[in-house]
Amino acid sequence: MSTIQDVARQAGVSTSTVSNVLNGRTDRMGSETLARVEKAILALNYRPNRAAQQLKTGNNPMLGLLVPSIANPMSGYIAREIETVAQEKYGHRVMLGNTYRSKEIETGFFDDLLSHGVRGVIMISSQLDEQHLDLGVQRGLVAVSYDRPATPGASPALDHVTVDNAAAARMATEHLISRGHRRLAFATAAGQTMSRREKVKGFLAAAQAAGLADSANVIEGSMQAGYGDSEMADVGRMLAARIAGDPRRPTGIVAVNDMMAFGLMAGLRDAGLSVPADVSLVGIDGLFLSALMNPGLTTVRLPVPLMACKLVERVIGRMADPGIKPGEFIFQPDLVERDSVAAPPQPVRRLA
Amino acid sequence: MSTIQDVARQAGVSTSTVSNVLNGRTDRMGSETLARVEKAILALNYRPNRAAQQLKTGNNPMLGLLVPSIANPMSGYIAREIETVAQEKYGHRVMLGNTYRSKEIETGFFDDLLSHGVRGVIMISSQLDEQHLDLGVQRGLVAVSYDRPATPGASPALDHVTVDNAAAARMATEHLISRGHRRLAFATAAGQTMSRREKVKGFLAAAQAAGLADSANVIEGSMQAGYGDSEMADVGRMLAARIAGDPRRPTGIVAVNDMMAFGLMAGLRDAGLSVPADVSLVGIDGLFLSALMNPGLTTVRLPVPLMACKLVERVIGRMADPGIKPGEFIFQPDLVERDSVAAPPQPVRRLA
DNA sequence: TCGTTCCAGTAAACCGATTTACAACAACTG
DNA sequence: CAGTTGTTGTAAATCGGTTTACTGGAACGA
Repeated sequence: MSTIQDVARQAGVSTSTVSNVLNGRTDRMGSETLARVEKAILALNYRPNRAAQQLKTGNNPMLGLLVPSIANPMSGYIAREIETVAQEKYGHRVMLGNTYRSKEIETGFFDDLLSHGVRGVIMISSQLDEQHLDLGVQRGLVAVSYDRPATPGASPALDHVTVDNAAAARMATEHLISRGHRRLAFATAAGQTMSRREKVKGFLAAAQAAGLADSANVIEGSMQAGYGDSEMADVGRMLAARIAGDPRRPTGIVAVNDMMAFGLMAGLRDAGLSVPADVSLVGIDGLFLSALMNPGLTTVRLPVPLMACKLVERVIGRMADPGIKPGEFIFQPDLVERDSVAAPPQPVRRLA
Repeated sequence: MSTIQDVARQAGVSTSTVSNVLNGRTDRMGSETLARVEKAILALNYRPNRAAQQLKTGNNPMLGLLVPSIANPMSGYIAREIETVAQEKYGHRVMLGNTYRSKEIETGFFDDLLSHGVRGVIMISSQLDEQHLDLGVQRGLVAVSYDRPATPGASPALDHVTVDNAAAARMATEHLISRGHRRLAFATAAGQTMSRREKVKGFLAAAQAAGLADSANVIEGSMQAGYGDSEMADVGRMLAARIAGDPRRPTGIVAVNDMMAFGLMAGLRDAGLSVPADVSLVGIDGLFLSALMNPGLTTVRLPVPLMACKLVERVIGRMADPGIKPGEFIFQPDLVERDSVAAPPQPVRRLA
């Protein structure tokens, strides 16, 4: 690999001049000198050594990206969008880490980011507890968090980019209600995250608004120890068994996310129940996979590409200008209707 | 962030001594000095600056990871395993890039790896054509490729880690044959990759061995321009429509991978055909999602965790010892039976 | 006693960039 | 003509580590 010295020698100038060319200070030299330097750069196929640059300037065109598990289809989707805009729009590379929701792993990742001179990090669905993040922020990291609204009153040390989770759950619930469902459930997994909490609120609010508060339940499955990708789906499957056994079971279920819905569908099927004939189901996420399920899953779609853009824009923007204060950015989802919702099996009233 | 100088000052020694401690050359000092340095390191929470280290030593505990699209569930699965072993077992971080199967993007990624001082790269399902990789290798990259066997006779400049694709297809095909299927098809997408080519061979070989060469067809769908995650599934869906319209359609189909199988299932369903009653289906990959499909997909499972270990072991091993020659590592898959395979609708002969 | 080894540790060069302070020279200005 | 200004460029310090070559002194041997 050729160095700035090689270029300088080849062009017959000093390294300072080459550096000036590299950094756009072309006004400080004659046009003929500039041309010579540019020619030399091309001839040697020169690329600045990032380590040297970073050592001197203190930063690195790279972003950290922390996900619970990149094997999760939703993480993969977001990660793809993030990597693509970071690279294409801002010329930043991304360093990826699976956290398995472990605080230790997150902290270790922060350490490594810092020691690599990376100052921006995007965190997907992190813990409810943000304290260890503050540590990173104090040491100079610029952090942006996805899928958790800011804790009211707490440290506004990070940006929060999130979908309007309450609205998402509300839309799903209202959709079921509009199709005639009266016995509703919201299926979720134990382990409160901010986003789950918001979704529960939205579900309950929609049920209440329709006068269905008494027949709307939140059903919570417990996570196994250990982290599997099908974890969420497994919980759904287990929950489905429980639901199927209940004589007064709900006719319409909102799943906390699409993976949960997939598990629910499989479990309901195992129990001999049909979706949507016996129970209707709505997911939240809008994974491309939901279109491939049998039946196709009706789901509330999150504007992932938009959110990814915002995430990247915020980290990079705030790295460039520390004056910018962290903020909260909430996006609106929309409903994608497919075939997992129908009228309930015993309509409350049948007129015609 | 504290520097080695700070540590040296705090411990009352020179930076050389601190560096010696850092690099395990503890025999060059008194045990009491060692203790002082270690105490200082802890006290200051010191972490070496990777940029400085790398500038001097020329390498970086980081790996490049190139995938066609991280949103693809198979890529995500492999990527998760790779990141985890790279980090836990070897202390290496990973820099992720989506290639969208573009040669330009791959080349750009190589440039950036080099300028970041990263010398090892793992490539998932790259192009048939390896020429541009050689360029990277010539410039000092240690590359390991997944899912493409070495081109016979071509430059053995990279390692190849792959499943025995022919065997995988053969197992799937034999499974269908053992269930009584006589009219077989292999569903794939246009755009030859090495792995697809091998799978076709395996399919054909199994059919031939069973005397079914005449009724075994390879059905190929064309990819759209542009890269979508559901691309492969879309092709499957389209192919399913074509298959459903054929009066002499196959009763047993082997899909080139699970995503294709998912698309096929959806498409067959759209056409009013039932899996497995009307047509049986076997996938290849063993995605956790295949268990969630309706019906559960019978599929040939790839030993992803094992292969990920090998990929990482090879890159890091070869970076440490350039004497090691690139090799080829082939893993064996196994069949996971679920519910997408049954006896064909009109059995050729029925005795009982 | 002098010379040789060994031990414990250090000074300083170096990796490849960036950036500040300054120099050489031409062109104006009054 | 001396002084100022502007243009074009450079020398050298610096970022934070690693590593080579070396040193001061104790211990040892003859």
